[in-house]
Amino acid sequence: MLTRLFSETSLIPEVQKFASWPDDCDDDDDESDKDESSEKSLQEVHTEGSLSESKDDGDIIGEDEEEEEEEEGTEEAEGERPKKRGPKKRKMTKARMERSKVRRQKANARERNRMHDLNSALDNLRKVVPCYSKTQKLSKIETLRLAKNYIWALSEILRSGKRPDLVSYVQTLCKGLSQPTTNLVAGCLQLNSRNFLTEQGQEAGRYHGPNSSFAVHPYTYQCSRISGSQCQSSTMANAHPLRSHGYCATYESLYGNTSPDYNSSEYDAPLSPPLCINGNFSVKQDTSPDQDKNYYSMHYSALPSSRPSGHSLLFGSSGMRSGVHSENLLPYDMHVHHDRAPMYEELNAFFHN
DNA sequence: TAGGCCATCTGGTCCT
DNA sequence: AGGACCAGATGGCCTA
Repeated sequence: MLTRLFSETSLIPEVQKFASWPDDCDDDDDESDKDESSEKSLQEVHTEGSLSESKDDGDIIGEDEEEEEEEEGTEEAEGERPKKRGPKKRKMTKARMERSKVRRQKANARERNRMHDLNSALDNLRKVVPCYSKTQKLSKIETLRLAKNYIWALSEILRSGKRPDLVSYVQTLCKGLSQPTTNLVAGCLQLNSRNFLTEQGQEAGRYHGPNSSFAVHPYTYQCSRISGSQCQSSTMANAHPLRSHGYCATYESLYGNTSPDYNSSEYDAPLSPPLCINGNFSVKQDTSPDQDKNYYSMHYSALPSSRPSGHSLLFGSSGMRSGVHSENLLPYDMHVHHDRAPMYEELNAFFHN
């Protein structure tokens, strides 16, 4: 199917080209069955007496002789039915059915185009949300959920001016997502999903000691290689009493949200969209002197959920490690978009000033 | 095979 | 009147 093939290709120009395709461009390959189905539906509508009062019937003005003859022919067949009030029904003549069919086909083409535009927009959204992958596309609903979480997370970062810890960040992103998507996001962030999923579900209420992998201090981001097990932090400087309540409590301690239900109206409340920088976020770090220019950017990589998390969470003063092209470090087909690189620098420059 | 996801068709409603 | 938008229905494809 063309649409499916199209969605596999993630190039924006192609998307835009597709979005502006004329109505009949993609009709050729499947027009036959569509016509068949639509014609069938139309005939069903127009032959069943109870449904014959359709909009299509009422807006045809012109009549030709052929139709007049056909009307007379069909009048007898409907004579047994009880008369109804209102304007006299227009009989479905051959010409009217033809016009109705054409109108319906035009409407179908418009609807297809509309849905293609919608899907194009969704594809664009997939690209700016974390964990963009050409091969492992997020579903529509998951894309929207992830985008919502992403906006939320970035909003909170901007609002608080603090860096969240990695685990909380991932937790935020994964709120309400399905298990496969959660695994994917965790994989993208090189974080073992068990680190927070178990906290969320099975281990709520358990206190997590200083060596718990659950607590990832922001400073551990300085390491160039990170994984769920490797990045266990011995620092609990950011430990919060609410941590003892597990996953949700951690999120609350960071974001001050007391409602674990992120489908609630509170979570769905409108937020001012923050800066969107394509799966990367940079936050000013206002701690030690030698970190005065340290902002971190996260370069996500799309890993199949089954693939063990490995490496390549990169942090640097400019968002890019000097001398290292992030594209080379990104496994599979996950790449930082070139056209957004200036945006990172721009954003970092903004924080530097 | 059931369930999820998707594209498409379709009729209704609202708006211009 | 025609187009945009919407939601329900339907069937295909894919995966666990």
